[in-house]
Amino acid sequence: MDPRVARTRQAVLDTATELLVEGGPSALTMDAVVARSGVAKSTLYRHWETRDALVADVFDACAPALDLPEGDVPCEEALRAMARGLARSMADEQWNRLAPALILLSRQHPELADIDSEMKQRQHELTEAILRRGVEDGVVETSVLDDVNRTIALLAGPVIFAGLSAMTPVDDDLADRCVDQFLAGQRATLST
Amino acid sequence: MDPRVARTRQAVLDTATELLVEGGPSALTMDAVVARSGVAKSTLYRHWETRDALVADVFDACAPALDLPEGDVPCEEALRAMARGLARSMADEQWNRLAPALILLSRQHPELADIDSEMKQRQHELTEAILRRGVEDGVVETSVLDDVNRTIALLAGPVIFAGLSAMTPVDDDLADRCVDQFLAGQRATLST
DNA sequence: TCGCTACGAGACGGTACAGTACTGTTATGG
DNA sequence: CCATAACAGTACTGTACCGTCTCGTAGCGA
Repeated sequence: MDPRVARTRQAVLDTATELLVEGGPSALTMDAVVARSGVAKSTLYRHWETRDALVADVFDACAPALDLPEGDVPCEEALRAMARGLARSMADEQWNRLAPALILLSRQHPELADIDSEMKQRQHELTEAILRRGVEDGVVETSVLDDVNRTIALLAGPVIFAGLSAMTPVDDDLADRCVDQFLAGQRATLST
Repeated sequence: MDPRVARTRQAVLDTATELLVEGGPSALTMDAVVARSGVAKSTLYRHWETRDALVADVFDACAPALDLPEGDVPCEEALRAMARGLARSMADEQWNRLAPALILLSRQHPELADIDSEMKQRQHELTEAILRRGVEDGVVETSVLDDVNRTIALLAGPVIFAGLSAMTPVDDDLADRCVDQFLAGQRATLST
């Protein structure tokens, strides 16, 4: 691959991300990217056909990975790792600014809606896999698998909310409390 | 008050809200309001000095009330009422669309940041009052009052997250499960 | 009824932005 | 070394929008 292309693409993506983080979607204009990055407008349109395509690429490049060290770790440990991973994502300054924009723009923009739903899909699969082990071990009740998305809300909602609202810091402590609280709720209904 | 003024203000606010809900902040333009509402542009600028002032007024008019039937109801009942109220707010189609926009625009726009922080302040006071009763009754541990905002996240986070992500319906059932789970977590730490 | 004020209509300037077109330059890979 | 492709620079068109302005009309309250 031509190193000039790689350089240009990276410079544009970096600048575009900066603009998006600093001033929101309306601040990410082609002219602003040209002015700040030093890349010429003609070059910009050589790599991205429209502004929307660039915006989508920025989100795509910044979206957190949502991976988990896959081993046969027990359910509780896996949940804790997942919650901490989410907390780290939400604590990241870039993604913290980009997430609300993605939520908002997903309603109008199909390309961004795709990115959004892929992340949700990935989160769904991950959580389902962990919960399945939890059901086998009798740590969580079977019904958590009936509506995994609702379980995700009950489990990880506080972390995401904290990140979006900025009312309280998003750290490992909060993540741990989320998991503790979720499991306590599970134990309460399992014992009845 | 001149009924013409009331009529005009209401017509504009209704139209502006529609535009904001349908197409996001960028769709709420003065020209669009003029075209759809039938109100003349000169009249529009008689009531709102700038577009930003109108946007702020729309959010102000649509922001949910966050009130609670104040009586000496027990903590659990009050928490349940609050959670259900939040769920109803997030289930409202208008506010459901406006909330992400408010989160995003609050970062840049001081006027919207004010609206946002006032809502958070109100939520803080309400929750603190309820929790204080819970501490007295021994239903929740004392430390929940140390960082009320974190407690809000742990308590109401799932409801807000569900509303913002649209992954799962926001209903009374979810609200109840939030409260149950929160109290179960409290009981678990209280018993140790 | 009458004066005041809100209103409708729309032209207008200024600006910001998306996207195109063209020219000359520079770096890359063969 | 050289052909090629990527690049910088920039002028340009068209459009959308904000905000101002003027003028004539219509509804309100006293």
